[in-house]
Amino acid sequence: MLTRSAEYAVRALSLLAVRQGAGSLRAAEIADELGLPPQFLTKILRRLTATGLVSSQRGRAGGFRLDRPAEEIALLEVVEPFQEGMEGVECLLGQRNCSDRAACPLHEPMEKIRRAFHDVLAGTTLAEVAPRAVRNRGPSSTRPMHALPSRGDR
Amino acid sequence: MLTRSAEYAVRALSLLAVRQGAGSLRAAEIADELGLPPQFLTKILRRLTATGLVSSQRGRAGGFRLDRPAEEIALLEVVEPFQEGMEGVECLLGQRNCSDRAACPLHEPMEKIRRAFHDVLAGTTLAEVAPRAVRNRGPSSTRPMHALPSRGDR
DNA sequence: GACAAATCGGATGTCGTGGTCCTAATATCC
DNA sequence: GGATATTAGGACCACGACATCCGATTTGTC
Repeated sequence: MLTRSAEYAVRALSLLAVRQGAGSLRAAEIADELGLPPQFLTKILRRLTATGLVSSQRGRAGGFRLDRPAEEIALLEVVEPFQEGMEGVECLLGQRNCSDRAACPLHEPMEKIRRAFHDVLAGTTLAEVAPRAVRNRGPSSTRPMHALPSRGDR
Repeated sequence: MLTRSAEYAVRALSLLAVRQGAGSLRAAEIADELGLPPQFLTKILRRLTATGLVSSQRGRAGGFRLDRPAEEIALLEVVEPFQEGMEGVECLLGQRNCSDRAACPLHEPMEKIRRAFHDVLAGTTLAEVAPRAVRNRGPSSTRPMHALPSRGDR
């Protein structure tokens, strides 16, 4: 339902939100903590700096931090840059003139679903999600076994 | 939301449903009528014969026809072979232990959306959709410009 | 100034979906 | 039986998502 990049973005920014007090976080740090591919995550973070959600600092003590408080960041903003084409879903039946006077039987329920999806993302802030998105590395700080590579996850 | 193959499948079987009285339809005929790429549509129809939704006949007077009345075919069946991985959407936040005692704030609304999507497809039959899915070639029979090849070279 | 650590950013590789092309198998019509 | 029309099915190409690699650039520390 979401692209993987979008999911990574939500999780990374959640970590930024939780650790906000500690200044900025390095990409490698975030990737390690969440078990994500570091190089790929770096690219995602760069795209998020381009959209203005986070700002970055280069060099020795560099890293990423949220540009706004997490309470003011909707998940939709986080997800949007990686979810191109989600909004432009045409009618299931391929109509051009579907939404006008004669909507297909699927049109209304599908539209409702799309709108529900949109509203959930628009109505949930990063602050609401962040605590849960971060504290799932197991009860203690010992590394659990759910981050093993085994990349073949269909 | 649906793969393109799934959408083509729905439209093609809708045409089969509407024209059911006329025996079987050739793939090229369906593709021409709906403005779909004929070779690709043929592949889709073959997959649908493999799942048992339609049966095919080879040779001179060959073609495809529905194996069951359209009233008994749920859209979910049509869409399923092309929608692999739709059901297995994990938690947005990457949890493994999310659905147990501690669901993330996104979990419930996302689950609801997924279920709504599923229920719409499972609760709508081909017969309900078919008439609309077919009669959308525009007011006249003039070919719109959405089928230009331009794929061209080499 | 030299070094190290970090982001920036392009090149490349892999995989699944969408799509085309060509040959084989099969059925009908003459 | 042969020409023809159709499905069957593999090989191939294009493109975007996912991911890695490597060099360039910036910045702090010695």
